[in-house]
This record gives sequence, C-alpha cells and structure tokens, in this order.
Amino acid sequence: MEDTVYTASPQRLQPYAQNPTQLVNFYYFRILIRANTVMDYQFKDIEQKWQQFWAENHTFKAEDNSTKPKYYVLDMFPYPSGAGLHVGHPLGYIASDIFARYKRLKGFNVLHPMGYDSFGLPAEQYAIQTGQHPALTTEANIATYRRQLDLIGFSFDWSREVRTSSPDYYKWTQWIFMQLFNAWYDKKADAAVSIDVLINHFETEGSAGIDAVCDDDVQSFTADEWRAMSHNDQQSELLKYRLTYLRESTVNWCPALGTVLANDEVKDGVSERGGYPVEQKKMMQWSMRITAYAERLLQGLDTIDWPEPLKEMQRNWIGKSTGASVKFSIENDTEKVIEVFTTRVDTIYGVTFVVLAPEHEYVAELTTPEQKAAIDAYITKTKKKSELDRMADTKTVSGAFTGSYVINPLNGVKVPIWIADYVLAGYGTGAVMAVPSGDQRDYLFAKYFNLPIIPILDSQNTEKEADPTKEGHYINSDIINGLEYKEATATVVAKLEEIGAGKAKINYRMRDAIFGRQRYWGEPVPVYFKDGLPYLIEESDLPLVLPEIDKYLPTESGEPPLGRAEGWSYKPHPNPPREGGLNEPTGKVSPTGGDLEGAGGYEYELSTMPGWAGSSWYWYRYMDAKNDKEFASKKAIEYWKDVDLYIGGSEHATGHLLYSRFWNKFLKDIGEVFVEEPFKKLINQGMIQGRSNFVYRLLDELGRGTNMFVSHGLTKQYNTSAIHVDVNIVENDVLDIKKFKAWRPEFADAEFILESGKYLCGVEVEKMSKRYYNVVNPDDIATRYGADTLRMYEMFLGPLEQSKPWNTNGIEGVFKFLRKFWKLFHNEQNQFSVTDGQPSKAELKSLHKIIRKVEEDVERFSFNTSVSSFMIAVNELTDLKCNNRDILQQMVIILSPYAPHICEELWSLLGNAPGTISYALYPKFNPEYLVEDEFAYPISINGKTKINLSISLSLDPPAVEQFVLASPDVQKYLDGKTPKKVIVVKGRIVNIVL
RNA sequence: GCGGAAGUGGCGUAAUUGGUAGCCGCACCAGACUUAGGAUCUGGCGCCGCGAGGCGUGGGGGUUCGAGUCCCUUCUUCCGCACCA
Repeated sequence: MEDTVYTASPQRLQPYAQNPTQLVNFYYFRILIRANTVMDYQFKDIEQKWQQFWAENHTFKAEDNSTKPKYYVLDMFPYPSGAGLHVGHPLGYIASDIFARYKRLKGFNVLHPMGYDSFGLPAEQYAIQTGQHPALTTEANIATYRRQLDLIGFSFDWSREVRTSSPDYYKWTQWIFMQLFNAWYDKKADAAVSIDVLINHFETEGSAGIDAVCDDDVQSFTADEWRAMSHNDQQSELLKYRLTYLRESTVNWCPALGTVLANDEVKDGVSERGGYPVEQKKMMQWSMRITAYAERLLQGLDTIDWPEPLKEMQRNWIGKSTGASVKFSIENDTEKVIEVFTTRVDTIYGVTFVVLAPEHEYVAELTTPEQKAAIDAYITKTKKKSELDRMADTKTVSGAFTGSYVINPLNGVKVPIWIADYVLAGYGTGAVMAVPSGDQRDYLFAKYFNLPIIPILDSQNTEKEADPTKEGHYINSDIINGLEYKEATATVVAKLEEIGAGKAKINYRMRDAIFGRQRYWGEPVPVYFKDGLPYLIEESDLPLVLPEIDKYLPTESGEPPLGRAEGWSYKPHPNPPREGGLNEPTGKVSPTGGDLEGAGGYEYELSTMPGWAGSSWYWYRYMDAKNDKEFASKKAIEYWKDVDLYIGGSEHATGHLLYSRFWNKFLKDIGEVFVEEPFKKLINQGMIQGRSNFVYRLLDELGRGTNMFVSHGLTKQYNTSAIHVDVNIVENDVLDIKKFKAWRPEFADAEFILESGKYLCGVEVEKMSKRYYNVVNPDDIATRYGADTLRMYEMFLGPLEQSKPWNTNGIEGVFKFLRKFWKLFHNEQNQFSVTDGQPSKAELKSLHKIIRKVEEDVERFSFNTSVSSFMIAVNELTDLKCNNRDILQQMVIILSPYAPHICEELWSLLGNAPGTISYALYPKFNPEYLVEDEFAYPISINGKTKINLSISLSLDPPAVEQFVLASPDVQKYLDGKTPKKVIVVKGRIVNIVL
C-alpha cells in the first residue's frame, strides 16, 4: 500500500497543533482504520500466491494430444521497448486472456501463447549511442516486459515462448526465406511451385509455355538455347522468377536511419519511426514477390471475419483496377513503344497527348535537341521538390514537351509526348494516355498548355471541366460511334488485341516488398555471393548466426554494419550433404561443386531481414516451439491449424497482417501448412490515449512566470501559461499540492490560488508519452488496487474496439465491487462463511441471469457490459444476504476469467482442489429460473409512457387490453374518449392511440 | 477530394430483434455511524418547473401506433487513403 495513506495534509492537522496527544490519536486511528480495511480482501497476498501457483504447476500448458476441440487465442506479440508497458498495452491481452480462460471453462484445449518480436530498430539505435550490444538491451527489456505481464495474471503457456531474435527461432525464418528463393509463381497453377520444375521446363521446352509472375525483362529462349547458356546467365535469368529475388529497384532510402524502408514504413514522405525524411533511390535490393499473391490476398478477405475498416485498408493497399494496357508506337522509331495502363480504354479516340513520368526510362531518348533545355529544366525542378511538396501541391499544373510524338494505334493520329510529375513512375507503366475530355487532371493540363480537347460522348459537357461520364453514345470515335459504354469497351479491347496493340489488363497498386535492411539487428540473409550472383547456403548450415561487430554503424565504404564482421564469409562444404536439392538449382550448375578457389570463402549478403520477417509466421512456431527439426511438426500444424481469435492493433493493417497472409499462402502452396488464411477472426482493440493534466502558472505584467499557480476554473481571470503536470500526483483532476511541491525542486515553494479549497487541473487528451507526464503504469495500478481490479477496470472502460483516453477516475468502483464480492463469502469478522442448503428462487434468478449474460457478452466480445452485469449480480446477492454455497461457487466460476486471482482463492476456500477452477465446467443456464408470472407493462398514450401496470403474463393481448382500459388510472388519461386503437405487445408494452 | 467509424447526463458508458432512454460506475449533494474519515452504510442525482407538467439521444425532415435504433438531409469529431491513369 502507498505510504501516503498515512499522511495528512497540513490543513487537516491544524486543529491538533495545540494538542499533541490528539495528534497522536489522529494517526493511531488512521492506522487502525487502514488495517481494518486491508484485512478483508488481501489482494496482494492472494495475487502473488496464485501467480506463483500457476507458474509452478504449469496450469496453462496447452495439451498437444487432446481429445478436446482446439481453440487458438493469439495476441500480437510485443516489441520489447525500453519504456516498458504502459496501461494501454495490456488492453488487448486482458481481453484475449478473458476469452482464453472462458474457452477453457467451455471445454476447449486452448493455445494461448506469448513471445517477443525482439529484432528491431530502437535497440540498434540505442546500441549506436551506447555501444551496448542490442542482444543485451533486448534481454533486459524482455525481463521487464515479463515481470509486468506476470503481474497482471495472464494465462499464457510460457513453455511455448518465442523470440524472433533467438537463433533457434530465426533459423526457421531463414529457412522460409530459402523456400521462397527456391520457388516461382506459376499462374497456370495459381500457386508457388518449386524452381526445379521451372528449370526442368527450360531444359526440355525452353521458355515457351511458361506463365509466371516474374520480372518484365525475362528472355525468350528454346531448350537448346537454355542449355547453351553459361551457368551465370542461367542463374541471373532464374533470379527473375524467384519469389524472393535481388533486383535493382527504386527504394525508399532513409539517410538518417541508414537503411531502406518498405512502403508501409513510410508515412507522408517520412519514416514512420522517427519521422526522418525519405528519398527515392535506385539500389540493388532483396524483394519479396508479394504481387504474385495480390489477387488471392484480395479474394481471401471475403472469407475471414475481420473488421470491415481493416479489410478495406488492405483492399485499398492492394489497389486492384481493371482496364487495359495499350501500346502507342513512337513516330520515327520502330523499336520502342510506349505502353500505358488505362481504366477507360473506351476513351481512346479522345487521346490528344501522352504524358510520361519525369523518371520514365525513355525520356532522354525521346527528347529532341530543341526541347532538351526545357525538359532538363523541368526534371531538375521536380527532383528538387521533396516527396512531401509533391504530394501537397496537387493543384499547380506543370510539365514539358519532349518534342516527340506517338501514333494512336486505332486511328493513326499523331499526338505529342509530354512529361509531368502528376504521372507517377511507380504506378502502372509510368505513362498515361491523356483524355482531357474525361479526366480532370488531363483537362487542366490541356487547358494550361493549350492542347486540344475532344469530346467522345454525346452526353458529355466539357465546357468548364472534364466529364468522366459513361452515359450516352460515342462520337468522334470511329469504330465505336453510336455504341454505349459496355459494348464500346469490349469492341476497343477486341480491336487492340487483333492488331497486337493492347489487351485487357488488371493492375494492382501494391508493389513487391523490399526485403533487405542495411542494419545489424535483424536476421542475416542466408545467402552468399559468387560472381556477383546470390546462392543459398546449405540448409545444414542454418542458422546463419549474426556475427559480432565492433560498431553498429555502416562501414567506411558505406556497406551495412555486417561488413564490419571479421572473417565472416561462407565456406561451402566440399561434398555437401544434401536432401532434395534445396540449395542448388540443378546438379550440373552447382556453385559448390569444388570450384572454390582460395580458402577465404564467399562473401555473405550484408543486409539483414526487415522487422516483419520474424512476425510473418510466428503463430506456427507456438504450435511446436521447441522443434529443432522443423519450424513446427506436421502433426502440430494439423491439430492447431489456424488462429481462431487474433487480437491486436489496427496499425498493422498493411504491414504485418498482409505479409503474414502472404507467407501463409506461400507455405500452403509448398505443402507446409494447410489453411489459406491464418487468422480466422481478428479484433482490433482501440488505442488507449493519454489524459494529460495541466497546472496554470501565473504570469506577471511582463509575461514572466511566477511561482503562483491558478486553479483551472479561475484561469480566465488571470494571465497564465499551462504546464503539464504528472498525472500520478493528480486525483479526479484535483492536484495533490504536497506531492506537487515534492515533484520538482522549483515547485517546492509554489503558492496556489484555489477554488473551493482545491486546486483543479485542466485536462487534455494526447498520446500517452513520457514527455506529457501522462503515462500510467500497470505496475502502479496493480500495486495499489491489484491485478484483478486492473483487469476488470480496463474492460469496464468501454467497448474493446473503441479508442479512449485512460482515466484512473472510476477504478474505485471496480475495486469496491471485488471487495463486495469477497464479503459475500465472509462474515463481519472476515471469516470465511458459506451455508449449504437450497438456494432461494431470487438467488437462482440472479445467478442464471448472469450466467446467460456473460455467455452472450463474451461470445460477442462485449466485456465492458459483463463487468456491469457482475456488479448488478453482486448488488442483488448482497441485498439478498446470499451466502449459499451453490450459488457462490458458480458465481466464482463465471467471474474467474475476469478476476482470476480472487476467484482461485475463493474456489479453494470453498474446498476445491487448488488450481482446478481454470478447468472447471462453466455453469449451465436454465431459463426456468427466469420465468416471471407478472410483467409491469408500460402504458403509453400516443407513444408516450404514462404509467406502469402489473399484469399477469398468462393474459393474452385482448385480455390485457380489456384490463388496461378498465383500470381507473388509465381512465383518467382517456378523459372519456374512446381510443382509436390499442396496441398490445405481450410482455413488452401497451400503447393507446387517442 | 475519396473511403470508414462515431456523436446519448458533469464524465466513462448501457439500451442484443423498432417497444419504459440513461443500466452499471465515477464525480457531486444530503443523511447515518463518528472527538476524529480519503472507510462503510442509506438516499438523491438528464434538463426546465414550487408543482401539475413539459422537453430530451449533434441539427432539420420523413416512415411508424411507437425511432437512440430504419430512411433522407445536414453539421461536427476521429481514423485510413490520397495526382492511382
């Protein structure tokens, strides 16, 4: 208990100043009273005792061989940051723990594990500053997390703990990477297929008949040509098909962090972590061919029970659009064509120019000497604009003419080629066919540069702006004149295909995911290089362990930190033991076939995997966490199959949750796992925001701060400035002046202008963060009120999905409830005392109401409403002076998922074997106890309730109507009139229409 | 701009199918026990009104015997996306 309990404010002590004996008495009584109240419900002892019991007895170890149905409840595992947990973090864990405990009571074999996503940037940034190895700080942070988690009484099966940064774990992350490297995506099979199949095909039939998701620049060759190729040429061709591949691509480079970032790690042109500027840069990078799965990732969303907003975010991110690609040949150039993607191919006769992104690869060649100055100037100008500026400035029209022209494939019309930064290099082909009559951006561009605007539909009005309508009949459009939209589109596509100038196409906004990070604290990529080409290391050499380095910084020559590792190179085995040809594409082209010259070994890949690698499959590792032969045994995967309930934050919508679905689909394709979607049901818990408190420093005439502070309600009368004050020295927005003076030396002599004898603080909702002094720590709450109170209060705060500010005001209500619950089992002297015998009707009614209510609430994740229902039940039982063993024993079971410690204690006081409550049977609801024979009908006149009348429920509606109309109380309202109509809904309402 | 979610007492919230709006808790007020309370118990507590009564779920309109709930419209807040061809 807090020591402040024994202190008294100076004002309070004032009356005793003259009388020391009285003062002593004052303290004596305070302590006595305190001791009395502490005597009843000793949460501290109880909670410690049971937490220890659970740990020692492995109470929550999930069974691997069970005849019970399985249920898998998963939390998003945390990154163990140095700041520890604040009160917002456990919200989702508490909800999932209640659910897991509830499912156990319902007879399920529950898998409820926890672990740590322990690779990541903050530990490395800290290492750069302090020189401490990230493994050490991570270890220390994990210890803090574990201590904090244990305090809350979760029913995790800790025997299955995983840490992504542990070599036993990342061995399998590397292993999955290898499988991806050894696979390609066969569109015909619509699945990932072994690279051996592709090689086999090349050897027998060449590239003909392959329909793969691959790089754009793959070659066409016959089987003979393939066999004639050098080993290196074969390897670099294969790389264009692999699901993880190395390719020069435009990446988000963050100079401040010294690494590339994935698209989902960049927000508004700056890095999500740290907010550093990000620039586009071309780099050789590992990528994951997630685009191969775009359609399946999209379709799968319809089969899973996830929040609609989250699914919508993923759909958005995938960004499917249906249209056509069209090739425009270039005037005076027979080789090159400009390919565009359009969703309105029907508007092709309205094309009056073509626009390329300034970064488009043909820009230099297409620029005529006369236009070179203008184009160069424009490119320089756009390059100067940062990503942010470019996004912010969407109104200004800008661009430049290249001097070249393309030919419209359908009507042969010559139109100019422009460049403009409203065309994005990263979307579609980086080129658009501009139809100013139908597209507003094209329209503004045409107006600005005085280019023609051709209407193509008779219903189109292009006087003031573009008209994107699809209504009406086509005009100025040759082969589709007079047709309507649907027909016209089909006709144009058919014609384009016929003349080989285009085809129907589906485009996705999603890009392949960059997979390398130029950082230290991540999984090493299990790859070495020979002749500049990447090869996998032997599977038997896994895990490829992170080497020690002297500094966590890039090398002098700009290589990633791993470049500092001394003697870190790969030495293939002379006769490597191999199984299934994992490491080498074919026997013939083995890079490890003894042609290694010198003994220095080959250089490893120096970048590491991104943060999302380890989290993209971890739920499988929990199924069989100790397995050193496989990432999880087939048997375990077959039994646990998928996650039934996943709880976590929506901030992972387009990162973790998308990548996990991708890897899962891949693992399914190669037969390692059995389900298409890993997380059947997902719930986003809301964010807990901080609730900051402020004090108001009085300013003097010159605007300088004084040491006088004005209570919030009086600030209008004074000139003040607001200062954040630690929320832990404020209760119900009343400042604890004594603690405030002690908070910081500068406030030791502070003076106050009070209102009604109190200093009231101002309030604002902000992020929960150290710098706002609004962080509330679960440890403090648990110390003061206990874990059971903390658990129930977090649920009581409101619906799980809703974001809300943390406010400790009100926690007393939950604390009182638990004490009241405790008292049901104890007499005035706090001695355990229950009676045997038949429960009363009223007691049974209360019990069965709560049995049903909690069941319904938990099934729909409405935990806040069950907490109030528990309060109602305990209030009722207290009023009934209930201490019946039957009733109370069942109450204990129902409450145990919410408040497990107190329930364990009472369960064993009731004489049950310790620890068995976790696997007790949830009480069965019996509706008979809730049957009523009377109902107090609300009687309303014209829809407005006037009185209540108790009427037997055996009466049918006409009899009720008769009874009601005969009632003198109702007669009074009727005022002699005859009702036009009387509506009687049995057991609900009576409405009289006058 | 597009998409989504949400607006109910002083505060957090409840009302599962259209059927008594405000359950439960906090705060507040009054009382009891008390020399002494930050304990406990009892009662009160949407707004206006002495009362009878009236009004009331962001605003306006509609459907209905009956609307917090359904429909239209509008405002506000939060979240996501944003030159996507």
